[in-house]
Amino acid sequence: MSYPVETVRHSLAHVMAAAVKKLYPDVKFAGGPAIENGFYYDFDTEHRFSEDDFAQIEKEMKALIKSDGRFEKRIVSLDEAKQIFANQPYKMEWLNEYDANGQELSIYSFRDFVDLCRGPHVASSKDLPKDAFKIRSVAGAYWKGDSKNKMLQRIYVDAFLSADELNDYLKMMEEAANRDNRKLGRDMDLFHFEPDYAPGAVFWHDKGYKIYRKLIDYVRMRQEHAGYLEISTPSVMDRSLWERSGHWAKYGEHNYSGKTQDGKTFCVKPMSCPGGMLVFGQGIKSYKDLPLYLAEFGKVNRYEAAGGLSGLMRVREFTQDDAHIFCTEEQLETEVVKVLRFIKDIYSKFGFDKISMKLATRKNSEFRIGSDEIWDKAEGALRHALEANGIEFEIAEGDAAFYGPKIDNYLKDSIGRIWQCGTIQLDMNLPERFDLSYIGEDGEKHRPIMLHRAMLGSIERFMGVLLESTAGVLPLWLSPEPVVVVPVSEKYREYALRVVDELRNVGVYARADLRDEKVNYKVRELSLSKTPIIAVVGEKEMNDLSVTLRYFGNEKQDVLKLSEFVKQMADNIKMPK
RNA sequence: GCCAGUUUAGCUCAGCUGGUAGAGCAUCUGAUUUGUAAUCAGAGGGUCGUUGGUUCAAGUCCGACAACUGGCACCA
Repeated sequence: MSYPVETVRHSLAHVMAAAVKKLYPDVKFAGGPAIENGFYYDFDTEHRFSEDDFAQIEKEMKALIKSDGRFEKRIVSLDEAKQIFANQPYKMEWLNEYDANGQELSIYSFRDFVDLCRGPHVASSKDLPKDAFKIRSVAGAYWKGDSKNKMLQRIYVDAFLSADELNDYLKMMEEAANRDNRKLGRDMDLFHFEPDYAPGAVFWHDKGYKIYRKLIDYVRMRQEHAGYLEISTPSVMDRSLWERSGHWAKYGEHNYSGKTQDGKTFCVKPMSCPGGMLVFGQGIKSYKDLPLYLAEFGKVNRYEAAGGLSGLMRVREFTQDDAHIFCTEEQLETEVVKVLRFIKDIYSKFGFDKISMKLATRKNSEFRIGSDEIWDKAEGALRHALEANGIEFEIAEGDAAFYGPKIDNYLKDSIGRIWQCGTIQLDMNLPERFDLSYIGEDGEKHRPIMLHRAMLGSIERFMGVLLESTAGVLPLWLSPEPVVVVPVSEKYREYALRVVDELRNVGVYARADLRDEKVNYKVRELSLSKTPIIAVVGEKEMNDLSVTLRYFGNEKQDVLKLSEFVKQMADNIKMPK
């Protein structure tokens, strides 16, 4: 019979555990779930796993699969389970915390490996495909996901129902490497990093910076239409500001700060919010001013843990398309919905039609501020805004910020990792700390509700995701160099320059490739660097004032009158409304 | 920060069990004046991540540190 892929994956996890037990008898087992594209299992053993072990483990697994071992389920009592797993400290820890709650406790045995497990499993190992899995990697992982606990060794395995599916997947992953933002950054001459001088900080080259600016320009244009006011606040401010905001206590060690000659401590801003609060605090605000939208493209610096840095996706210096929305309690839900729709619309312009939303709810932490009652209300408001508008979302329990719940949206990179981009956060902390108020209809002072929001999130990360999703082939309006003009020989240089000039006159950034090389060579090179349009000009084009066009990814050639082409391009590079 | 791996020319990589470095592409120079994915020839270019150590001798062996890659933790 055939089983669902999750069942196969999870059964294979048991097979791997059995194989590892055979090879390293001292091993202690933690757990091994099925995941997207495969499964993993966490082990604790003196032996340090490395790639060199993979072949042997795989071989052992295949032998076990062939052996027709049965997966046998048994319902046991808690006491019985504790006897069985007496030598397995991780299973024991789990059992000691186990609250039966009316549920049955089941164990599965496969050969001499017994695991606490709800199942389900295949009946016999011969139901498992023996050539549709491959060990991917070994990595550290904390027991129970807590860095205070011991680090275990996690072996990741890619697993599918058939060898073809596995091979397709491996091939896809291999191709994904070509879309890696770091590789595209180099190949397309967009940016680079200087690990010796500024790990995790981007050096934008001309072309990369053009894209970066266009992203900002686009968001700026859109939010100005929507009534946002753009401000700019200082990059370096006294430490006392972040003490006041509460961020110093929680994130102090992740800040860049330093002492001045007169003994003061200044801090490079890790976030723009406190600055925004100070701007709101200027003058007296009326209820008629609300909702008030203060936006800032704020460059922020955070000393992120070295192990967390990753290309454009996770950097230490980045720009947020930040905004703070001040409103009344009654306006809150409407404002949340507006932002949700805004984000959805903006994302669609970049081709992201499916975005995953998560409602991040409170976690118990010493830093959390606000009573349960306030949290109930805040979480309820966000949830209602999502539900009432039919927006699909997941709950991310415990993912809230210390000052309030949030709705985050996530985009995937080329190998399927998800990254938080846009966010809407309800802040129950800052208005209080900065004693913000507005005068209500009743003539009394009231505390405004404050929402943080970022749409792209970080320009850096968003560009990383965008590059990977498009493989570097950006829509014309975002392309840093939409047209390169290639003269067939020296004789047509002047005409090539004229074409460039006419394009630039209408705001199309074009350049001529005047190098002493063959057309073949230039077409190859420009194609490799993902130039969207190559315009070749020679005798024919010069005589009838035309261009021969080659579009990226298409070998077909188009001939257009120069005037027509210029007009078309001027249209094509316009930002979407 | 933690676990594993990696670090050799601008890029991609080779250098076996130690005997002071190679290739292709790129770059530069010359020739060529080119019609849609690499024109030919020549030349230059590396204190082998940094730093200690072992050794007569270290790219190669050992240690520390840093960075990078994949995970974990973190992510205001």
